[in-house]
Amino acid sequence: MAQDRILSSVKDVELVEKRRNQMIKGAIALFKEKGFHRTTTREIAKESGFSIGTLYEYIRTKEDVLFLVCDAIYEKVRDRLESAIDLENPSVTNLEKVIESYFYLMDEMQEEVLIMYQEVKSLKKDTKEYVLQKERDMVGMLEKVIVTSLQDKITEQDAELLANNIFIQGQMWGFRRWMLQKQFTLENYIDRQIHFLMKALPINKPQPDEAG
Amino acid sequence: MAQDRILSSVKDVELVEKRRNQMIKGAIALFKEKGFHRTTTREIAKESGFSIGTLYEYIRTKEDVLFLVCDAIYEKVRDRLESAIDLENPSVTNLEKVIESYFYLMDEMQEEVLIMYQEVKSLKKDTKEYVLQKERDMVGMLEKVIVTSLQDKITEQDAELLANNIFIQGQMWGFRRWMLQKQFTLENYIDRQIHFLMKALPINKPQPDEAG
Amino acid sequence: MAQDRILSSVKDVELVEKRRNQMIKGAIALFKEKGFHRTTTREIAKESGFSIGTLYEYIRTKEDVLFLVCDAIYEKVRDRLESAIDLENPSVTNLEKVIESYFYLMDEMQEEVLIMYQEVKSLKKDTKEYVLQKERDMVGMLEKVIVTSLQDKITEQDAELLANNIFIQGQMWGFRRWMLQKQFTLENYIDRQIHFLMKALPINKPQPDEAG
Amino acid sequence: MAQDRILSSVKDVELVEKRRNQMIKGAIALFKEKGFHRTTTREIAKESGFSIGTLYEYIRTKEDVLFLVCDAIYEKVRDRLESAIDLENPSVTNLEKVIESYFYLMDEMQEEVLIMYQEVKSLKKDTKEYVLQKERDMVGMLEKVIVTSLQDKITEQDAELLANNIFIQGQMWGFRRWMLQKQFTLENYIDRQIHFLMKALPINKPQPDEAG
DNA sequence: AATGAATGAGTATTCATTCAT
DNA sequence: TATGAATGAATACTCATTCAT
Repeated sequence: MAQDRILSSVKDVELVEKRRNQMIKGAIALFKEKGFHRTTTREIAKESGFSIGTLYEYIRTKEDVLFLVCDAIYEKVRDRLESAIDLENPSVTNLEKVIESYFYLMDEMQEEVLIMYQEVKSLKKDTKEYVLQKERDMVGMLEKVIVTSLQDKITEQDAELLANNIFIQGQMWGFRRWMLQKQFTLENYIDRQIHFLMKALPINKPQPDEAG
Repeated sequence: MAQDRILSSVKDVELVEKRRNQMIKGAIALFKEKGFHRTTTREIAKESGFSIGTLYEYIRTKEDVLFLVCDAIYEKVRDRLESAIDLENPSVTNLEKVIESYFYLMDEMQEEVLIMYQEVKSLKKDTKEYVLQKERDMVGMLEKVIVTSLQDKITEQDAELLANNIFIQGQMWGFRRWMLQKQFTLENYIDRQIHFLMKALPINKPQPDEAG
Repeated sequence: MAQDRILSSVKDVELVEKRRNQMIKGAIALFKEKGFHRTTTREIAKESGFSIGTLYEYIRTKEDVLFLVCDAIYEKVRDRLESAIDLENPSVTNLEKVIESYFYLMDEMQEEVLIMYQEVKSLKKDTKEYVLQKERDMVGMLEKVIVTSLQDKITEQDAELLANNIFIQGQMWGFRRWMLQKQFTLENYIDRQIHFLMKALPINKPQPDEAG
Repeated sequence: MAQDRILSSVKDVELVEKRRNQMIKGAIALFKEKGFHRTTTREIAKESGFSIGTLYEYIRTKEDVLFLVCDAIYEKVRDRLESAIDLENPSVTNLEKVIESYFYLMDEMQEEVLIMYQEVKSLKKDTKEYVLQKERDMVGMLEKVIVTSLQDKITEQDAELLANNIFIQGQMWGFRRWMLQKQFTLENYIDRQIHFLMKALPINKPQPDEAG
């Protein structure tokens, strides 16, 4: 469990989880607004509904809060990916569904993704490594879907590259919204990205939607 | 001129430019290491080779330094793109060259790009808008190359999407280096990204490098 | 309550009052010596017996300290005036007693009065207006004593003028001490000022002390 | 000459005087607006029409500027008093004229007087002593007019007290303007102050204006 | 477990003054 | 004489963290 990396002086594990969830919720709201550095621990405590003293019963440093937030965001992404992936029946159709599902999630989580992009570097080395590993895991999930869907007609390396492309194209919808969301609706954006991806893939089926 | 947005109490324009270049250089070195927030103005002054008082003769706030840094980075990117683009003879080959050239630059400027990704949000609204406009301009340059190279066989919207994809794929090489640079050499990365891009484009020429 | 104008992050009101009294005492000692501008917040904190961080738990800006000091001074003056005024039995004798009492206080508070004279202008408009109103109130008290003592044989305007004269003659004892206190003892000063004032007033009783 | 107390590296005495007059004019304008402490030497230089370097050719410290300003103010007051006093024919009428003349000047110089009241304490000990001596001199002038006008029917001490009273009543018109200038016109104020003063003096002539 | 008062290291910014040109 | 770039000590205010209750 990720949260075990953060020490708490409170013993009651259920309480710890409850309080930390309050904290994550409060912190995300604040980080969205002002970023990690400009948010104070007092504000986090207040937004979470308890005192600054209580906050420090459940974490040890401000950075711990950031870690909890990042971790929570990744959990959410992983859950979504997991529920979209059909391991039993891999197919290009399922791949498309997974991508679509991921893009929809990225739309919902635009702000959170922005936080991660901008603040992960504030984590200390080993915590950061933990978080990056999570990202690797998730790219790995996508990669696996690609490989299995295409029945191994693609190298691992290419699959990894495409998985990374998909991954950041999803995030890009959020962090480049000032550029994209004036020209595209979400559906439109998803449609075109999948369109181009499919053209890039070694698939034999006809592509009737050439024109867009 | 971008630098005119920042007020200086020193009147000698050449001196201002010289000192600010020292500042930009010093600041980038520090921001790479510790990020904008964790770098102090005193450190910037010292690294730039002058006193804290002198620093403030050339800028007004710490944020001004960040703006100068961002602006300098964009200028460099713009210059590179401009010199790679052959406006007279647009062709798919030139498009490939532009992309390759851009990717090489992104490799050289990995750290700077990282700074921009993480710190632009620290700029005040006004200045941020200015910086984002620069990014729009550059995506616009790429977009134009795409459209002219393909002799208008692509919609503007699609061209914009692809330009954005290329743009962030270049940046991704830097900000996801922990993931990509273990599996890819730079040449390798460029080759495969261009490969997939070309497959996605509406080009009639044969694609003999299908296998990679 | 005047102190409510100053925000504190500490909630315990008794503690706030206690700490602020420490602060006022410390600040007056320092302001006497070096004036408001030359006194640093750190010095105030130290003189008050707590850390700079604690100081800022009880105020928000350095100017708040000045306001607290001014307010405390006025409160003291008001209390003295109030206890000297005999509202039930107004008389010229009571008027003399009030003036004498006020002059004695001004002697005790020479330094504080000096502070006020020199620093009130450093207050922000809003706060300054509040402080000036207090001064108006006090002059109003004196004015009322004059009017009632003289059984309305004086215009309101004249009463106001005389009240102002008395007011600053009291303060003058302190802020012109370098000129007055070589020639006058306090008793002497009070005696002569009251003497001249009485001659100016429309009183029918004989004035046997013409010569001084 | 007072200005000789301030060292200048410029030898040309006329130039020194010219520049210092520029300085005094500029400084007064600024001190009126923001007080001595909040005015920077750079602002003084600019307002005076020369560079910061030049400013320091004519003075040695910022405090020197304050001294020059104070001195200039006193000179003006002295000139006015001198021209109003009729040493040959002292009379109560001349005394009244002198007072009136002084009050009018105080009205003109409200801001300057305020500066002096609030900033003299910022002067270093010996400069301050010099300035205070000037004030003593001027009170002495008033005192002398009183004594001679009344043909010695008043003690020196009483005369000094009354001179001081007159002196600060003049200043009061300016520094308590927020209180007085709503209720009094200048003429009205002068009239009533002189009225009360005359009642206090040992004069045998009838006082027909008893009612005001 | 919860609270919140206390702490003090840390930081951006200002400004009087100097001095080479 | 005039200039203005350079300096760095000084200072108001913040905020993560602790710890007694």
